[in-house]
Amino acid sequence: MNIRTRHDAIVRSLRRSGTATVDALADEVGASRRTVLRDIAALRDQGFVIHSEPGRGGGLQLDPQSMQTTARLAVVEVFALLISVAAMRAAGFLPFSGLADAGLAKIEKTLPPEKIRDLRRFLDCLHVGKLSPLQDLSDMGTIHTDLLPAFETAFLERRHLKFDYRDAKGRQTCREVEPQAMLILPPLWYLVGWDPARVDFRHFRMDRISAPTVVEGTKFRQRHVPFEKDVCPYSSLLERSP
Amino acid sequence: MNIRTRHDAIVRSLRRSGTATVDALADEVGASRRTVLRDIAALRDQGFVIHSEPGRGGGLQLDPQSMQTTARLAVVEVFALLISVAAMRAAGFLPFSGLADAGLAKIEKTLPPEKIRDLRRFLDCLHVGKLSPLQDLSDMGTIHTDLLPAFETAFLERRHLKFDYRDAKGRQTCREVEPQAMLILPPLWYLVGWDPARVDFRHFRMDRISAPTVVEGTKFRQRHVPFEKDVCPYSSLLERSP
DNA sequence: TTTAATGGTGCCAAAAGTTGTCACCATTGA
DNA sequence: TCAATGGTGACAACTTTTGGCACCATTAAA
Repeated sequence: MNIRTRHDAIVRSLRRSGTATVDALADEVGASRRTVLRDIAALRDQGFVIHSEPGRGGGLQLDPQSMQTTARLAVVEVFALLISVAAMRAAGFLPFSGLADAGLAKIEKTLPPEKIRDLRRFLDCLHVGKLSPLQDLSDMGTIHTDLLPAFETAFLERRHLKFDYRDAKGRQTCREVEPQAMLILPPLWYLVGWDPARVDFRHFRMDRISAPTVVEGTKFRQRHVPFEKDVCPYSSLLERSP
Repeated sequence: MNIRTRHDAIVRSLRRSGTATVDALADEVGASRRTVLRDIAALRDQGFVIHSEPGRGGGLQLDPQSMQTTARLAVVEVFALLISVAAMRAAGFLPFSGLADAGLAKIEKTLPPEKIRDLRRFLDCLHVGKLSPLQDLSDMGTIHTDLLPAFETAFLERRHLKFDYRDAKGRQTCREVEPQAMLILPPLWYLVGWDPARVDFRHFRMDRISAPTVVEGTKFRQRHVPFEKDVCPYSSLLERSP
């Protein structure tokens, strides 16, 4: 087990069980007593507040208020920026406005690098169209749980995805594409794919897709999708956002 | 330089420069060619889409659409849930509805644990009131950058915070509180603090606070803020959300 | 008071992971 | 053809992580 994974396992275990002894934790994560003690020290170093009491009946306890103290201010800041950037993107579709970037750079100095990385990932993979009031976001579109397993595999393993598609006129066709992106234009979800037969990008409304299957034996390379300023393979889609 | 740090540096560099050769990267991050190639492989393994072309004029290029493949599906899911949960909280102020919790638990299996940890942190420290349409969120409230350093210290070190406060009627008073939470009710930010003099929680509009200082020598324990169902020290504030 | 359970520290050798060097291959454009 | 580029495998040097041990301090129960 990785050191990082183990740290997470320890935190999870403490969160779950409330109180645990070092030996119990060591047993649970499959490491030695000494290692767990070192992990605890490292976690404390990272800002986790872990109470400990020696003696019979003692043990370790994760302060339920932990988390908050370390990250609180920084995170609300970042969250505001996160949303701002998403909104800016939605408005003008600039991957990064200079402003947001500067803000993030400033914050970058106060946050641990992993957090920044995760936040940037968030920003990088979020494509949001014009949004209705936030209250409606709980209906950000049906999450098409039945379709997702096949999609996940196709995305992860870069395999062709084959599915039945019913177009706007109700015609049923069978399509096979290289999945390139997911796009949310609430309340609709789209799959953006490269259609090798038509040698072009195509977008598909998720709710019109059925029976997706991963095509075995295929393996594609990610297409180079130029993403500068307004050049975007689905810009047309964005303009007539519902 | 740490392996993790180096990975981040490489991604940043690629993001910035657009195209770079392995040797240039190696030079930049101060590692050998082989190591950078190993890093590239690791990053690809993590889901980054990095185009590469051998030969003269070739090089590495980070797909701006990267992140999509690995994290995309999961992250948009999570993001939707994140907002949903925040909205639910804002509406009924349930820290977790059973639904959202179940959704997160499901997703927990597909995401790397660090990401989950960060998301839970997000949720733990996010208090959002009723929100105007997302377009307006870029004006989610002024981020009171001048106040933040003192706040950060007070929160982190659990010290009393002393400041001048101008109340709704324009009266100027000097207050000293134990900072407990930040609250965003766009476009206003509030500090929720425990006022030892008045033995009660008090909330303060950030834009009415001036000259905050950390009181040396003080050290308080986090108050137990009952956060079950409707019991919340600032529920009154939420009801008359602007 | 004694005892067993608990957290905590320092030290060191073994184990595991990371890195650099080198040789070599494939592709590309000049 | 040639030089620039990405890519792979092997191996030794180096660095980090881990486990084991001895030992200390504290605590509650016997």
